[in-house]
Amino acid sequence: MAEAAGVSPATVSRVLHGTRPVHPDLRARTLAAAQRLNYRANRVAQALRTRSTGTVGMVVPNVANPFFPVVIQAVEKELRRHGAQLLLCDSGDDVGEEAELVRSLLDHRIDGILFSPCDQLSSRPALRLAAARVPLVQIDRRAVSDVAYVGVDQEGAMREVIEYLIAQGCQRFAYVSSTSRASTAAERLRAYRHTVRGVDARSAQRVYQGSFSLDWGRVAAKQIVDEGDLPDAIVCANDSVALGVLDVLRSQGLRVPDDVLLTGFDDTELASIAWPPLTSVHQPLEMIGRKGAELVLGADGVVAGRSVNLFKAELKIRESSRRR
Amino acid sequence: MAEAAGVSPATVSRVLHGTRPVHPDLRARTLAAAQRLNYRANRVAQALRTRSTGTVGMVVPNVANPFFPVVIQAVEKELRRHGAQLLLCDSGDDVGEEAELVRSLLDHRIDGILFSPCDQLSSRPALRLAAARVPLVQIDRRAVSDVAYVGVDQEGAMREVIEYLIAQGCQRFAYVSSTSRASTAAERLRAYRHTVRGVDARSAQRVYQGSFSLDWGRVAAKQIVDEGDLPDAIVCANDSVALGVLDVLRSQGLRVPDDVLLTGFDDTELASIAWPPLTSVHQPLEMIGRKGAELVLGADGVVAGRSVNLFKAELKIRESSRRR
DNA sequence: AGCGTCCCGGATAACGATTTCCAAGGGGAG
DNA sequence: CTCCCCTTGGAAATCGTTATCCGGGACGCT
Repeated sequence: MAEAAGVSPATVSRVLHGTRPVHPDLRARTLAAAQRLNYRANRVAQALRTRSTGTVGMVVPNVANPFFPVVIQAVEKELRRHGAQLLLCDSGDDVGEEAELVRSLLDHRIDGILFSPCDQLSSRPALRLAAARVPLVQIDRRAVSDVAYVGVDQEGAMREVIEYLIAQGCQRFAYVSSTSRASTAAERLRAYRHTVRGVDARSAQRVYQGSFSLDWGRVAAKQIVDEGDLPDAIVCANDSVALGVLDVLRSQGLRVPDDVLLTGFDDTELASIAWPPLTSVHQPLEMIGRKGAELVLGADGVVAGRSVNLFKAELKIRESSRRR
Repeated sequence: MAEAAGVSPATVSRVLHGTRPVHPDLRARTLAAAQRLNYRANRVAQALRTRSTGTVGMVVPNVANPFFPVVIQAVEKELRRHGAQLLLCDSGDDVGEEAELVRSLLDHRIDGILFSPCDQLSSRPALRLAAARVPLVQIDRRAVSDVAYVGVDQEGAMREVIEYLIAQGCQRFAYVSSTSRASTAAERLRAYRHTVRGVDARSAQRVYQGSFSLDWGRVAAKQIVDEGDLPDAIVCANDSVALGVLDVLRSQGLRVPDDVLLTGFDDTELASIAWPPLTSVHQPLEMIGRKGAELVLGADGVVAGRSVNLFKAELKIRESSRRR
């Protein structure tokens, strides 16, 4: 490129980045040559020299969980606005894989990491390792409190769900969740227990833990029905689980909301499509993604150090929880 | 690292890659030093020297379309098995953005591209540009025929849907789709027209094109109902659209499948959750993703040049299309 | 013993950019 | 008119690897 323009490589760099003034003639010559050759700088070489790759890594527990694609989309969009690319990794909810992924991302010299740790305890070492080397933002889930975080106030949201159900006249509850060790699951459960305890001590213990899947919802629902002691409301930690529950209730001749109220969480497309439509908790996914990207790029002005960004979730009340 | 081990950088490289035999003593020394320093090679420098970044780009039209996350997940998994990372880009169904993304990926010197072109015509220039520089595999959607492709036989699948409906006794059809210029949409429409023509010429013209969304399904359904000429079956190019249609039919007092049969496409989680469960076309998403990744890495043994991998879709028959 | 052949280390040159440093030239001030 | 500073171009170092090349020693063969 330099020789094609008949100037030194230094000049090329200066023209293309405007780092320093360059004589109009030389400037024109290099621009012409760049145009003619369709020249585009090699970002690998750039990265080696400038120690910045223009790449951000993102580690999520499960891309197929409908929660994440929307966040990923927002992240990618925001990154691109700043000229950065997204290296996406799926940890498959496995702490070992997750740690391996983080190391690999560091090897690639990403400029930052968006991390959704799958385990609020065991994910810590990997998180610390990464945070010591690059800007890191926890997104949706978290494992440590002194590193930046973006997500919604899970406890507040779950409390709102229960308080709403209580206002609907419910007194006895059951909670269907997963054994996931993600911070979000833990926080929702804690809020459930704490809020429900006020009206019925036994309900606080009535917790069914399996996985975040339709099938587990079905299994748990069967268990609840078999116990012959139907609560006033079944609270689910996730939409998929809620729809599994709904499926079994229906096939057992039980009607929602007539016989029992039902709520989900995450407000995926499933919730509004279901019949009856499912009451759920809507999180501002685009905002979470965008803010996460901003923070990790330091475009936020704030030192990403220990910034905590809690967004408010919105309770979407639908048929499945309307007493009639 | 080299000085820490007291050997030359060349030796370090040889030990770590096993490129050439190295004296046990030196070998042990470097390995010890590597361990001690927690040394990991800088992949940026490696990439500059070897002209291979260990990164593959992927361009999809819309990450939030539930079809893609599963494919992405499979791709990422397979790439990782080969030690590669995934650079994910969302074109937002915009040809201009798409072209920009491709250029950016090339700048980053990715080792290959998985491309799902959003427009079967206008995406060509970008596709050509990329294919001339790196191994490229078209995935799900395609724009040119002389570059590798992985996906399912859309025409065969849609033909199967129609033939099944005809076998159920349907004679008059309506087709709800989008104006998308993706190859998949075009192929499904072509198969619909072609197959339906055999039983009813008018049905071949009864096509409603909007977007791949719930809302468009609702609008189209209203239109169909208002025309006062309900077909025997409404065929949809997509599950979301079908569920939008279902929603309006239900609220207009029309019952599925009693008054009209209904089918979707893609067999997303929505299809099995809906009420009544929606007949849909299931595509082997994991296989598509895996095969795409294999091909682009050349791990397949085949020259990725013009390999075409068509998988067979599976018709999932559910309540929404069962005549009774 | 002499000579050719391996074998294996290290020195050295890339890879393709940015950045630092130096020098030449021009202009302003004393 | 001289001196100095400021501007601007290019030469060269650098980023951290891998690949090429060269040389010294060991070994085998005649």
